[in-house]
Amino acid sequence: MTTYSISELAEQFDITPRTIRFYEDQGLIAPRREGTKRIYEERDRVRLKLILRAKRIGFTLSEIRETLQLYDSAPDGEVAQMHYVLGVIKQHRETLVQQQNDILDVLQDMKNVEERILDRMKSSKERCK
Amino acid sequence: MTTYSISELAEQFDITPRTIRFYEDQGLIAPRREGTKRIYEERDRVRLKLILRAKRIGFTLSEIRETLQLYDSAPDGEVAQMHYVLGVIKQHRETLVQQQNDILDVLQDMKNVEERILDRMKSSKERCK
DNA sequence: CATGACGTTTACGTAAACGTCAATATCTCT
DNA sequence: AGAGATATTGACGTTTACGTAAACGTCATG
Repeated sequence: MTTYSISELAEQFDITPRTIRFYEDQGLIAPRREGTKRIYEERDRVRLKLILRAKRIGFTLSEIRETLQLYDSAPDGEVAQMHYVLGVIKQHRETLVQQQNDILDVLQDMKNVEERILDRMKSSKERCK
Repeated sequence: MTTYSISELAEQFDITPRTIRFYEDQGLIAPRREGTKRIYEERDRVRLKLILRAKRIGFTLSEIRETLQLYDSAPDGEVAQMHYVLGVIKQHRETLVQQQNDILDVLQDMKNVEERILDRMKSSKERCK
């Protein structure tokens, strides 16, 4: 049963302790305390990983908080609540699919620029023969 | 040869004129002027589309500006410059691929939550028979 | 000609996501 | 016990991406 200090965890994910404390302030993560010090367990590590992943794809911290709360409360909600959660998930999925398409478009743009550059470099080589 | 006013363009992309002017301030786009008024042509529209696409996948405005400058200067640069551009493109591609993976992971997480919810709803139905 | 509708610039305001101290506590090693 | 490393909270600073308001120009329309 491994645990981590705040700076260990920070180093693992290449962020600062300040950032982790800030996430706690925002209600994203709630580590155990030993006296005044924060002790992080494996599930906290997983949670932080989720947070950072969501951040990388552009979720705001409050969106992340809401999502985590949804996921946390999912198994014990009422039926109406479950329907709501399913709706939110569907929304999220749509924006993610949109992002995937955006990424594909940008990748294609980059490919085109690359080709133009490679062509130019080739013709520049020709001239130097 | 169609042109657009700033508010037409804004409406098309569901943003405010203020946003477009701000992008101009930041050197992302430079429409023609007719007197004091901004006139946008098709290529400006395409450029704005690129900008918004990049924004959706989390690029900052200054990153977008630099990228656009790279792409603009690509065809007429020197060989060393072209190599540099290729390097930057490669970097960008890596982060995009990373984002794609993040998205896939999140989609998988959502799928799991969904399944758990659906199971719960089914068993809740059973009990009501 | 005045009254909107639309455009302009300038300037200040703001929310989000931390960075950067400062002051204080705790542990640990010698 | 003193020094150093690491922890804490609290307060203020900073950057990004616009929003918002003021003060003004321009053009068509009743």
